[in-house]
Order: sequence, then structure tokens, then C-alpha cells
Amino acid sequence: MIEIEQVGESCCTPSTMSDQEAEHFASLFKAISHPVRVKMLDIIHQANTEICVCDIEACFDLTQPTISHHLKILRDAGLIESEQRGLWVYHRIRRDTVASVQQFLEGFR
Amino acid sequence: MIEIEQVGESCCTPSTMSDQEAEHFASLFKAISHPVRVKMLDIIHQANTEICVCDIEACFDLTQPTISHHLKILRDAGLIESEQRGLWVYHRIRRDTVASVQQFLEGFR
DNA sequence: GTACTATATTGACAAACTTCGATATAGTGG
DNA sequence: CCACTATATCGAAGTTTGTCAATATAGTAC
Repeated sequence: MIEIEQVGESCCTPSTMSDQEAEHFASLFKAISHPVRVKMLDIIHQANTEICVCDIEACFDLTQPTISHHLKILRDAGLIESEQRGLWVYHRIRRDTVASVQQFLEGFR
Repeated sequence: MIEIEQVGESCCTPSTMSDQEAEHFASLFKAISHPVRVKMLDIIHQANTEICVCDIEACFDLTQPTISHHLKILRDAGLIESEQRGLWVYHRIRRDTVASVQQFLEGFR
């Protein structure tokens, strides 16, 4: 359970950000916060909309369940989308989500 | 210990990203991957270069050591910088670091 | 010097994360 | 149907993270 209690009047510089928004973006950042997943995003991006799990596996010294786990985290966060065709599952970046993270950071400049 | 072994020739879509780069940005994302720290960045940004720890404390239902811990994570990641003046420590966003994260994400669009 | 204040550090505990081996699911092809 | 392949899920072990209470540090004011 996360506790972010906004004390309202006693907070001298009230945040314009809701707890929901903070949690939403924190979970997005958490999804990208592992070097394997950072590299996965790059591999998927480089592959240009067509890459399957077995190809991704070949890039890492990790077991298949671990690769599958990291892909699920990226998928659950909405950072990639997956499509099954036959036995293979293909992946691509969700540019809308990446853009929303970028836009969020724009607020801190 | 993190293991990202690039298998070279067997990887059909070689990543253009070095392991170092992946780890660098993963650690930046990790620093922002907690709702308290997301909100802290917003509070510090809203305060416009002048806010001390005790002011930040007032915005959360957390103890002082916990606030100090989260601030240290942001500082170590280079996302904020801190300056002591008398008893107080003031904080501000490091726009260059935020910009570098934005630029990094630009590569995935 | 002492008393006080703001912040940092330490140590402990619970919760979450990462990884693996084992197993399950689901599609293909005989 | 059976054998095979690609991917997902489960369960457990080890590591990391978040939080607190207690304590330390360092600056201010007397």
C-alpha cells in the first residue's frame, strides 16, 4: 500500500499533481527501470514492428521465462503491444505511451 | 550483478545500445519510479528553485528519514541538486538531466 | 561552552523484484 | 490422435527497496 497523503493547507507548495497521476507515471518509469527492459525497447524499436520473442531471447544471456517476464512488464505498462501470429508473438513499441512519458517530463523543464 | 550478455552474431537484430547506456538510463528511470519521488520532482519544480526539506516533508505522510532517503536517490541520480544555506538545504531540478531522459525516449518514436 | 534545530545516516524488518527450473498452454504438422 | 515448438505461468530462492525508530552530524543562538 502506497501512502501519499496530501496535507492540503499545511503544504506550503501544494503539488499540482494528483496521487493517481504520480502513481501512473511512477509505474511507467518502473517498467523501464531495468537495463534488460531498456535494451528490449531498443531491440524492438530497431526491429521496426516485426520481432518475435525468440529473436529477443537471442540477445540476452537469460532464460526464456525471464525474457517472457520482462516482456510482460513492458506490455502491462502499455509500452509495447504484442500480436500472436501462428506460434510466434510479435512486438512493437507503443509510441503513444512513450510520447506521454516524454510530455510528462516536459513539465519539469 | 547485472548480466546483459550480447551474443553478437547470433542476435538477429543487434541493439545499437551499449550495456553501459542501458544501465545508465535504467538507473535514471529507477530513480523516478516511485510515486513519492515523482511527486517530489513536481513539488520541487513548482517551488521554482527554492524549497527546503522541511517544506517537502509537509507534503507527505512520511517520516523525515524517509523523505531524506528519497531526496538522496533523486540527488544521486542527478535529477535534482541541493545547496545548503545555514541549517536548510534547498533543492532544484536539474533540467539537463531531465532533458537527457526526454531525448533518450525520443529514440523510441 | 550548552541548547536547539534541520538534515543525514544506521540498522532492522517487511514487501517487492529478479531469476531460475519445472510445468502448462496453445499452435503446427504429421 | 501424437510429437514438436513457442510462449506463458507457477513456485521458490536470493536480492533489492521502502519504511521506521534511533542516533549522528552540523549549523544557529545564546
